[in-house]
Amino acid sequence: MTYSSKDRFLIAVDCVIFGYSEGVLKLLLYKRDFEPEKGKWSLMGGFLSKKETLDMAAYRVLARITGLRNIYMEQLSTFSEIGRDVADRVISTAYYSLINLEEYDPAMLKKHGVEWFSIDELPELIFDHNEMVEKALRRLKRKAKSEPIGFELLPEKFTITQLRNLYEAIYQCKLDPGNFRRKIMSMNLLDRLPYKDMNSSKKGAYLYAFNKEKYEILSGNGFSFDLTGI
Amino acid sequence: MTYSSKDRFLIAVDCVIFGYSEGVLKLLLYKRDFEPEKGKWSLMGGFLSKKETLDMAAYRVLARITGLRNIYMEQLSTFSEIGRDVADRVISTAYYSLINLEEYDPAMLKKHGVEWFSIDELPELIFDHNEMVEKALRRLKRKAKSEPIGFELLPEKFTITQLRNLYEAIYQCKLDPGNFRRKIMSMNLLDRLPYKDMNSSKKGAYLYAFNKEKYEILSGNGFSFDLTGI
DNA sequence: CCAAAAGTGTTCACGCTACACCCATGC
DNA sequence: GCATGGGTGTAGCGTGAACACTTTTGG
Repeated sequence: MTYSSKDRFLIAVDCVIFGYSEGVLKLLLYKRDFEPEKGKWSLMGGFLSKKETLDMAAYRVLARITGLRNIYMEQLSTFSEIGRDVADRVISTAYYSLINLEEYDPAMLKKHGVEWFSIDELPELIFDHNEMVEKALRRLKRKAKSEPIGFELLPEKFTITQLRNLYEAIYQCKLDPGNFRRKIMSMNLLDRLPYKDMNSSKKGAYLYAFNKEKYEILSGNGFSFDLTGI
Repeated sequence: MTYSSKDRFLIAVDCVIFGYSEGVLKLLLYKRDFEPEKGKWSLMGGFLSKKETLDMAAYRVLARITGLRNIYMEQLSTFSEIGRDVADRVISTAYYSLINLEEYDPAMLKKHGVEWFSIDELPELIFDHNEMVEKALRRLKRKAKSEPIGFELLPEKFTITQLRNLYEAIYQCKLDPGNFRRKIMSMNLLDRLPYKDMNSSKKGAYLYAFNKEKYEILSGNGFSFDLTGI
């Protein structure tokens, strides 16, 4: 123990979990079932344990509450204000993740006391969790323009209109259907599947799938995903 | 102590300190004078103490080594790999900061065993510090296009050519002098001063100063600093 | 036939690029 | 006068924005 004279701290991870369905961007929140602040809404979190990295802890929390693995997740920022947790000094690293709601088992909701909230009807959260959410939203908005992370929120097969609706939900604005389609198609990242979705129109809309291999090859060649100016 | 059964950790901050002079982007590195890894180059860092936030700790480290306050600084990311510090389990939050080298007292160099290194001639650093530097560089490159942080690296008064040289050093490419000038001038963020710098040309080049008030007013009105496409 | 969403075409204006071209001055 | 960096002008091209238009099919 070389650094033995230094202070030691509790470290937590908190997860900002985004989902998307029916044209609405959502957040998974948790009704706290322990003190302090029992009964209030919060992000899902947990404490870091000695044998884990922060990423591992965040995945553990996420897997516990969603049952899912292989989820898009990224570290956001670390929060360390002295009074942020009322019970003890806790340093918390916030993560955000993107979930495909089709794969999410609704039975998990009751089991863990969690609920999906529309992003523009969020309740007040404990501690500095609202700040974490705002930061996550800003990050999502920025990243979704420069990397193809939006697809993480959609089912594997989707129509161009669904993809556009997702971006409309993220950026809270209408996008021109024709221009959006052209822009996304010009990147050559989507494979058109031999099926049509007949739910949304009489004509039917082709389903597409994001081709990650193509993206990685193109990325290596200097291409960058770019939806600035949508 | 509500969370008493949880593990506690040492927390450090490490500072990636950028400077700029004579057309070269530089990093301030420190020759470690204590074990472990004594004698190797590293980022400047320190441990978080109970009465501090991470930001405070980072400013403390920065002030100690530069004697400067009011420096641009931003949290980068938190590193938590289990073996990252060979002596003990340490979670480290990296910060990066931008320094105006004209204000930096060269006497500090010997006093603290630190040295400026050109960004493209960095030595090997201890632990995961090289990774921190890479991440900081990526962040700097991104941010310098969307926020006026480049000015933090220059003296208060500078010529447009100096500003362009700075961006050329950050992005490692040549920029068209005319186009760069027009682009930056069109934002109306610079005040032209009634002096000329006569060192670099016979004609002399006007000195300018970044007007932060203008920037903040414009920002509030939906304007955003944008040098994408330079 | 009509409504409604899918998908295509077309025009316009703006902004970046590239490069030519003056300006001022020390030598 | 000429070399040098400061600073301006401008033609051309590419792309986003706006919107008209065609396609398909269930009711």
